[in-house]
Amino acid sequence: MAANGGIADDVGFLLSRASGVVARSVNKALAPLGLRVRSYSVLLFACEWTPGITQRQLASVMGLDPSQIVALVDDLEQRDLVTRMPDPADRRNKLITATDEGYQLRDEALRRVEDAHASHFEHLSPAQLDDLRRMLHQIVFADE
Amino acid sequence: MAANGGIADDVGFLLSRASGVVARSVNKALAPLGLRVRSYSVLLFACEWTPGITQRQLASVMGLDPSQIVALVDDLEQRDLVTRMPDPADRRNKLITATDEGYQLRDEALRRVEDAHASHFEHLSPAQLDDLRRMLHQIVFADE
DNA sequence: CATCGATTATTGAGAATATCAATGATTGAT
DNA sequence: ATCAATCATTGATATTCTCAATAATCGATG
Repeated sequence: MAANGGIADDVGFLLSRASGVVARSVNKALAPLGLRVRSYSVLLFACEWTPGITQRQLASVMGLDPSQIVALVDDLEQRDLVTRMPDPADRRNKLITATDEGYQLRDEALRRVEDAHASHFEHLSPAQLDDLRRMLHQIVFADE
Repeated sequence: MAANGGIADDVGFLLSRASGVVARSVNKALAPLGLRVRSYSVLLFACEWTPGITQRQLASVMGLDPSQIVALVDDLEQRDLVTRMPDPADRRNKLITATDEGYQLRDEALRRVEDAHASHFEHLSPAQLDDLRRMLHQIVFADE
């Protein structure tokens, strides 16, 4: 349990390790809904942004290549969970918006993800989780 | 900057996001050495464990499927950075051990990774990084 | 208005990673 | 001597990453 300064205590290594553990768990929790952690994230952004979020914004906030967003939105759109409409103000942009079914599926997905998270974060206090969030935020947006 | 409780402040999402940012940066830093973050980790474990680490142990500590370890060790072995020898005490196990060249490459890799990490972690104090390490450790080994 | 550079979504290709099932070699216990 | 378990390995399939190229659209400039 004691840190020994080796690779096993490297923050980068632990980040990758923790991320993998949680993502695997979340993927399992979402599998019955036909979602994975990525499509789940897209769905949630679509739910939260009104009147919609562009694919470019999705790529930026999720740290992915824009081409990956295409496939994720394709899937959600085919299942009528989101719509993809050209932005009237700038028709290069496609506005991704959640449908009613999208919002419904999100509710169920949120519950499942919350359960999955609980098993991993139960040993951390709310204050610790706040600190963790803040630090991760710093790492992601270190250059802003 | 303020947390709004949306997916962008989800700890799981931020973990994946931060892990991605750091891994991408480390991969770039290691590319000139012909290493990626995974092979780098294997090399370091091989350097740190004496008289060697088994592939099962590698799979367990790195959170990967054993079959992935095979490919990683294959690569390092072909470049004479590690050796793969049956454990005399139990010949099912293969002991992975770093060669002199392996140790040399590790030294250079450590420098590069340290530089890469610095740009991401510079806003965090040593105490904060300790806290972060501890919390990530809790998440990874929540069930032990 | 016509043109040009920049931006967006999209497609496609190739590498890397994840996940799972099956196999042969080896072990320890029966 | 046999049997179940463990290890490394191979192979198959799906997912993800990374990059380059393209068509549509925009804003600005002449």
